[in-house]
Amino acid sequence: MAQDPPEQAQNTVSMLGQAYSLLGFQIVDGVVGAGYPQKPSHSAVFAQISPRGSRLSTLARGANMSPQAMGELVDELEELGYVERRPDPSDRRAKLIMLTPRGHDCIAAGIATIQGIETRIDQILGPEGHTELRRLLAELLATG
Amino acid sequence: MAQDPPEQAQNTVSMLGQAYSLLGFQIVDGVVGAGYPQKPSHSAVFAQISPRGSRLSTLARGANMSPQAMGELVDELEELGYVERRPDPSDRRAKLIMLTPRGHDCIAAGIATIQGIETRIDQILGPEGHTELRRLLAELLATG
DNA sequence: ACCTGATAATCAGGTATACTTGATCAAGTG
DNA sequence: CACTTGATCAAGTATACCTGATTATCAGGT
Repeated sequence: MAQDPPEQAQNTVSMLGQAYSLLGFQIVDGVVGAGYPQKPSHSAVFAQISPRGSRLSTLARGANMSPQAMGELVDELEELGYVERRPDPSDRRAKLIMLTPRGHDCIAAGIATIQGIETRIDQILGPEGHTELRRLLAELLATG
Repeated sequence: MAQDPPEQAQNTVSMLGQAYSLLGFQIVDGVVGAGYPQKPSHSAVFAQISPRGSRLSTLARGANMSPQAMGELVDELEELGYVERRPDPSDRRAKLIMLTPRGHDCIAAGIATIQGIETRIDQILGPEGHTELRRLLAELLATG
């Protein structure tokens, strides 16, 4: 039901999906290409980890998944050298997931990649077009 | 790397992704809710099946997947009563995958659902806003 | 007409991703 | 002291694919 021939060459939802998969891939590709291997699911950690460390259970709730699943993501990121588990001084049951220097570099690479893509969108649509696109998407997200 | 706090509340790619998942879900939900159970992957068949029947291998190439994988999708759709396999009169090795009446109804439900969503976008953004959104997305897809 | 090699479909089993639930155990809380 | 919480071990589920092997049929050359 994604893109049927009839009535409209492309429906809006399908265009949104294509645009997202086109650009979304470029983010992961860019970061991996910069020397920071990772999986898309890892963004659930990067997106919300606190600079001062986050508990596994907090990350899990924030990503709306089970602590076990989040634990697996953290295992992988630890293996990749992006985070480390440190004991939480305020609760001996808990551990704080903290970014390593390399983890910070990885996030920096992510931000740089995203900025590159934003710049590219600016070039394609013009700054006004890009602003307008963002305005329309924000309106859609706020209301929908 | 989806939505980091810094620099910009939301990057454009992440907004595209959110908008797509918000609306994309509504398509499948709408069709399933109308009494036509299906999986998202089934759209690979619906999107390209010919009214006069399509060969499995043709569908597989069109969806850029192995014939075996496409065969499984067709198995499921056959089980659901949306398609049937008929011998291809022009080649006794081949079979033509054809929509049943119920399959046509399912596609009609999909089109109706999509139109409903398009109408909703019209209401949220205004017809001009919606047109502008589509124009910007088309430009992005053509160039990116 | 006959053999050869390609093509169509399918059977069987495997892989990757992204989760889930259940159970266990240490440590905190009323 | 009962109950809850934080993390983790272990195993399972769902989705969406894949490769390999087999069989029937077709199309081309001899």
